Amino acid sequence: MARQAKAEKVGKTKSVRDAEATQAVILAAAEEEFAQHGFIAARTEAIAAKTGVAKSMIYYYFKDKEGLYKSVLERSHSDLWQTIQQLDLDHFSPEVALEKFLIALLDCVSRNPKLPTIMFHEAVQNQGKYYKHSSSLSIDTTLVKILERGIAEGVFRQLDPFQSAINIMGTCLFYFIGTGNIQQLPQGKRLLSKVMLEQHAQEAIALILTGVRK
Amino acid sequence: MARQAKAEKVGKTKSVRDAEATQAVILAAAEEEFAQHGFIAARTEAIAAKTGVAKSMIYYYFKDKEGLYKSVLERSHSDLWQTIQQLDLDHFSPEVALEKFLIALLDCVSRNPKLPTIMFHEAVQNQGKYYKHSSSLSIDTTLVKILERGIAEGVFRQLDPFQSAINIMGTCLFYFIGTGNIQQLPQGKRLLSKVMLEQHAQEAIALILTGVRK
DNA sequence: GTCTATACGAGGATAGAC
DNA sequence: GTCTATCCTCGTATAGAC
Repeated sequence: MARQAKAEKVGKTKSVRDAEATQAVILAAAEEEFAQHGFIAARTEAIAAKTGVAKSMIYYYFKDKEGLYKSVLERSHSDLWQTIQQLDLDHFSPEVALEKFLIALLDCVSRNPKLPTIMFHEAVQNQGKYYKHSSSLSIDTTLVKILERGIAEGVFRQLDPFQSAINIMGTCLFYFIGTGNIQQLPQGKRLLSKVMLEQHAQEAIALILTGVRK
Repeated sequence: MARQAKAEKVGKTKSVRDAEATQAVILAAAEEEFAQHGFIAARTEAIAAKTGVAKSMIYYYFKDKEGLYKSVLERSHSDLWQTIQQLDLDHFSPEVALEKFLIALLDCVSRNPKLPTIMFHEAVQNQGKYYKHSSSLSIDTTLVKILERGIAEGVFRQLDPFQSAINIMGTCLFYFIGTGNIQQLPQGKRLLSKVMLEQHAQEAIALILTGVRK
């Protein structure tokens, strides 16, 4: 099944041997597994089972479990990281910069809801040893600067920039962590459906912007 | 070392055999291990090593790894759960109720900073299968009711109670998750030191109360 | 590049002495 | 109640055929 999709995606109907496609399939499955279980508790067997390819392919392409994990971390973070950098937030007023930052952050994690739990596991289990770039920290710094400017200019309350940066991140990201536990709401709404994700973004932004203003 | 402390705590200097003390020591060590690694990735050997007692004691008192895990979940949640229930929040105005709720929540998790990560591992890894009471869900319900009252009475904004309840929890709890990754701030401040915890509580409460008000 | 079969080590759990 | 020694399953990783 996965093999079929793999071949079709690249326009090949005959040859099942396709290095790039196989790697992509493994990475996708690994992302899911690592997001739920973290590095140690993740099982390479489970990852292989999801892909449909043999377990040994993981070792062929990524050397070992750790290599695969690092690849997943790299790939997951790069999108968020680059997006935030490209925003050029210094050129906007603190209020606008904050809103732009939040929109970008929430858009990224809405497109890849696994990212927060991956970050979470890496932070708690491994204390960041596998991911030096430690994007959560760098991103936090970006946020701290925005808050500091806003306070200096008098548009934000007298809040602690460092503490508030963490709390703001929590407001945005916690939603995606609870997902596993709540999944089924009374009305059969899924927490990760498009409407709910958009609603979450709206609510989080409103809560934060209202919360920091004077 | 741990054995010494155990004996002294109960006032016995001779007999090292003390069922209650041994159980308590194991529970404490298990709480730490499960908080960092979750159920699957936690190692019983590591727990035993921290306590100083033999690994087989875990199985003697708690049957197996799962039994120990459930005991830890039970014990960790009960404090928070009971505290929230005792608040009798219906008797207060929405604003006061919300503040009381937040103070109690933040006090509980500040006293036991491991609780949030234990909850999150259980939610993400095991999707709540080991903890039916699912306190995070019940507590969320309490919060939803407060928000609904506040909106109806016109003291809170027109926010979505369900979404906002999750986001508010995130504002309070995310701090404790990042702990593992950040631990050392520039000035050598520890995230879990008393002053920092109090500051976090203040900042979180301020952000939320300001954020929900009209 | 991909598969099957297997070696090997780590960690959960038990037996039995004290 | 506590310890040491041991069993055995499970999961990582490799070997080798196709």
